[in-house]
Amino acid sequence: MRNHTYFITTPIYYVNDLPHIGHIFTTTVCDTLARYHRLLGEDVRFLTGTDEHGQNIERAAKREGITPLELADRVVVRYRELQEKLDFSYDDFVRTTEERHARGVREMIRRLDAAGDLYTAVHEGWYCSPCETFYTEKELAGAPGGGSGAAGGEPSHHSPGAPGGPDRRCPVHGTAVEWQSEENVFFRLSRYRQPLLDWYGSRPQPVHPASRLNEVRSFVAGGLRDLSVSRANLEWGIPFPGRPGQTVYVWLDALTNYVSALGLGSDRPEDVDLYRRFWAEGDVRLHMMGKDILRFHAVYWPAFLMSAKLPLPTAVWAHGWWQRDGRKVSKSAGNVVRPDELVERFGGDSLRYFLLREMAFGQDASFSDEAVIDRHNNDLANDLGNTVSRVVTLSRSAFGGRSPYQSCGDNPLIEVAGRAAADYRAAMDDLAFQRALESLWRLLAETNQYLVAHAPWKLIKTEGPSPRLARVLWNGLEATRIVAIGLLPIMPRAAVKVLRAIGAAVPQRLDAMAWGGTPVGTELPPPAPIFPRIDKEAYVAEAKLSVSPAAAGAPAPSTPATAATAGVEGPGEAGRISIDRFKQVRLRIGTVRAAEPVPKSKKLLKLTVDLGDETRTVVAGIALAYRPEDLAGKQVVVVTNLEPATLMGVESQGMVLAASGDGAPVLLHPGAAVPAGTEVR
RNA sequence: CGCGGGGUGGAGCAGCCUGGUAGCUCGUUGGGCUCAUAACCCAAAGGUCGCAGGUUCAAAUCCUGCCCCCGCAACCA
Repeated sequence: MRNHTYFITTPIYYVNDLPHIGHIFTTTVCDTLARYHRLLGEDVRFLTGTDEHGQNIERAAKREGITPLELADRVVVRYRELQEKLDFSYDDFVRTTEERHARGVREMIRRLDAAGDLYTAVHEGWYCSPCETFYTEKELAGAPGGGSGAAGGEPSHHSPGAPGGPDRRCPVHGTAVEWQSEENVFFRLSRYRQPLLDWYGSRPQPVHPASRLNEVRSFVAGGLRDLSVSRANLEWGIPFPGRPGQTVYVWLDALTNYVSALGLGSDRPEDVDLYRRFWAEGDVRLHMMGKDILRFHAVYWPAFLMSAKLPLPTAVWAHGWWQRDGRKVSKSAGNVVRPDELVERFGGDSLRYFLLREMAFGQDASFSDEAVIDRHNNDLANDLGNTVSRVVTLSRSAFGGRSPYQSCGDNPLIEVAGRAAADYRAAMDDLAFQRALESLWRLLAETNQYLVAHAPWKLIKTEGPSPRLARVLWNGLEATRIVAIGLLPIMPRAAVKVLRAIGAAVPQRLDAMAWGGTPVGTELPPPAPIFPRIDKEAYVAEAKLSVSPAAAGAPAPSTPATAATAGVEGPGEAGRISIDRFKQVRLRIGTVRAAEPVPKSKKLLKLTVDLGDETRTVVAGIALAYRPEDLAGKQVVVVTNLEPATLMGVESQGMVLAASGDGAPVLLHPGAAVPAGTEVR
């Protein structure tokens, strides 16, 4: 009889981005589940990896003068480091640049093709060369002239041709876009509308949490457009089999990792077995991800699998994001974020605990170093660490450095512990980590109450190492042992330390949570603090001195959606420019005649500036720092020979100068009133 | 009509799907204990569950409308 199998994956992370709190969170969740299911005796396989293809990588590598693979190698090292720092226990790490992955992708494509779901068509759309991206009418709608074109969503062969009308401009660059067409391979996603809807309605529910299921369902119900799965102008990727000149485009490439890493398309017996065990005949196939990429996992991926006639995942889980309070920034002590620093100083266990304890799984939550430290001090140092410390110290002093010589099978803690263990398991099975930890902590609290009620420190004095004292202390040790076992999936390192401290074995199975496992009469090492308290004030004060930039961010995008930081043409030697070059910039003093917010924008103000001989409309990103009514009549410095650009639909014919560091921008004004139009030199 | 999350005692949150004494952590106040990592235990104060309607014997929970906050996306030319 074979074991129940459990296959769990993180998304593959895009190597355009260094690991941050979002990646750490997703992986921590998966790691905890993997460890938990191993403790249940299941046959677990935990997969993570990196997505390394695409133009962004190609370009970023070029900028740094290295090959794309070298760039990827560099970032992969950073992900690999986390394995050690946070005790990630994945069984496999797949990279899309590996041959085994390309082989899986080719097999996938062969299957899609065999199903008749691939066809070649002309992919048309508005193309921005700097972006190397196609835009739809809808996306260009904000720009002047952007209007009511026919196309929307995925640019496609359905479009009749270049719509007429005025110039369209790129929403990113503000430059004119060109109507271009390119031949691409398309996947007949539209065919799978009904099968997908049927799947969403199946039991057990495949998409979690339920609120997300509804979201996905309505997206699909609204109709699906065929999906472009190749690019002609993409070099860094997997060549599309049978379609010379085409390269496999992102999602078909990336999503396939879940099966390519299991050996899809390979003949080697061990690969065949692996694939069969965990996918073809697997019991659980669970994809974990941030809610930003749910659509790809709950729509495209199952559609690909249906077409390929392969089994679908049994569950797709989208978790929430870690937010930061945007207003307080590093000024107030409120939100210094340095998870790497925390891990460095206090170990990965505290962070793992925090991530799972603080977030109601599925919802968003907010992250700050201070919150982590509070959890560490209150929950880990005070409740857990201190309880271990007090029972161990009492035992040692009462029984000559050993655990009590007698166990106890009849006391009120047994029922409490039994309930805690049951609640814990129910919560873990629901992926409700917060509740699981709460139930363990309830047991801890009851243990402390029990100790106070029986005051073993008094018994030591009044009756010495009596049987009663032995039972009381043994109960304290036993309760902490049960808590520690529950913590094995969450804080693997600390849980083992606790078990060692109380002289208990590290179990292989969760069944060990049953009452009665603490050995009697074993030697207990002198207790050392497992979680030393952190001086929060000192930490925060120090953190303010050295705020590391970009230490943590918001969600964990694992898609190439966001472009790499744009490379700027480097200036000459040592960053200097000639006076002639500087003189090319024409600066003049202008008087603000009128100012108004740009509709729908957050940061932009539209200024009407009088330059003496002419009046210009200038858009400035200062709305967060200045009120329109305060600007009228003010004199500002304007760059007058800048190329016009369109921002949020308003054409800006220049730029006002402002000092802008990390904080709010500060406008530059002449020291005394001068005629409008005066040159600045 | 861009996408999404949220408004519950001072702070941060759970509960809402599957209506029925409003719960947790921190903080505050008072007391206890002294084994333990200035820890632990007990008690108290503190809530119109954003607003207004509706359904119901009963609404934080279901329905409708409204107000406010936040995140993402698009913009700091």
